[in-house]
Amino acid sequence: MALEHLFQGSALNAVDGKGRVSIPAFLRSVIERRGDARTIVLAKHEAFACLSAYDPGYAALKHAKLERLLEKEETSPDAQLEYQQRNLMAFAATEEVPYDSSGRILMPPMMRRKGEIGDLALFLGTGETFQVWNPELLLKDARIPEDLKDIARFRLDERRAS
Amino acid sequence: MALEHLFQGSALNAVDGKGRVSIPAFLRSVIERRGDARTIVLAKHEAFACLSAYDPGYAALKHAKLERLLEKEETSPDAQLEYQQRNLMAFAATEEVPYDSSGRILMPPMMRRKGEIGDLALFLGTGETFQVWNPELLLKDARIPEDLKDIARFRLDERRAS
DNA sequence: TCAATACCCACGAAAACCCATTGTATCCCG
DNA sequence: CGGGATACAATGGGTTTTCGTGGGTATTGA
Repeated sequence: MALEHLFQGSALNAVDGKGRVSIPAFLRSVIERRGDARTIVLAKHEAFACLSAYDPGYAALKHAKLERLLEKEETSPDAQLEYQQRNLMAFAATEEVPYDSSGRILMPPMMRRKGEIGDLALFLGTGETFQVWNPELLLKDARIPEDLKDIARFRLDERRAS
Repeated sequence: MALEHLFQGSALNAVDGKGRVSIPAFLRSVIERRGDARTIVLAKHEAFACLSAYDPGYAALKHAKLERLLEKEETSPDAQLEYQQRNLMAFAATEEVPYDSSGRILMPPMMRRKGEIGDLALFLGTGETFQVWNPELLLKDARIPEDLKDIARFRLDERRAS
């Protein structure tokens, strides 16, 4: 699975009173090159205190992969259960949200809480997927490289200036 | 078999005094994209204490899959028996119910008992199919990932708040 | 006739949609 | 090379539509 179009770059956008956020245009363009959906899938990131996001096609790909794995292992009860659990996490624990003509989504309240997103959302491209952070949480996370934190600080300053 | 449209997301809806439940709009849209039926098929889930649901087209697909499996294993009496059993479960032990113009089904009493559904129904997308749970039973099930239980709790809180 | 189901309408909250403004980067032409 | 025009991005606010839900009425079938 080598995806042609990769997510990259960073941006810091505001979450307004209604819970709306603009998805950065450079991320949207990747989504639309990968397929014709104007939709993103949101999930809690499995390791970091942030959200993971990708296009619907990527979710389908992930699903197909799981299916093939199951058909190989098959009848083992353990394998069956793990398949069920993964499927639940991959689909029930995610939300698909469309963005409108101006590129905004309505951040679902559940995801907003899972990601502890306040009134600022930091978008980070990570190749196959991208991440959405509360910038303050990123700065606090010891596992995040200092260079990346510098970028977050820069984006914050940039915003304060205007 | 790679289905194009997958069920995903979660929602907690009320079962009213008449036994009616709204199928969440985001699940209905998948059903209607997969075919033109405004109908769902309900079955007892084979592993969990919940119901499994899907569109009528998927039932046909499942049948074809069983057939192919039988042809591979062929004349083994064990395989024959298992085929018969699975076929029975796939068709006799299911109920097909249409939803009305406002997206509600009348939950069949038998299924309601099989799934131990009370006055709240938790819908969970799982890709090819979706599940319908009594939220309390999900919270009690040790095999369900904790992250997913968090989602169930969130949906319950959300409802209490309003 | 009676009970269960299908059909109809009605409401409040939430979400999707539309339009308008601002700032910024880009382009084009003098 | 500079400066005005242009296009697009992000954001604010108002309006319309949809969704989940409750309740009433007709219809059907035993």
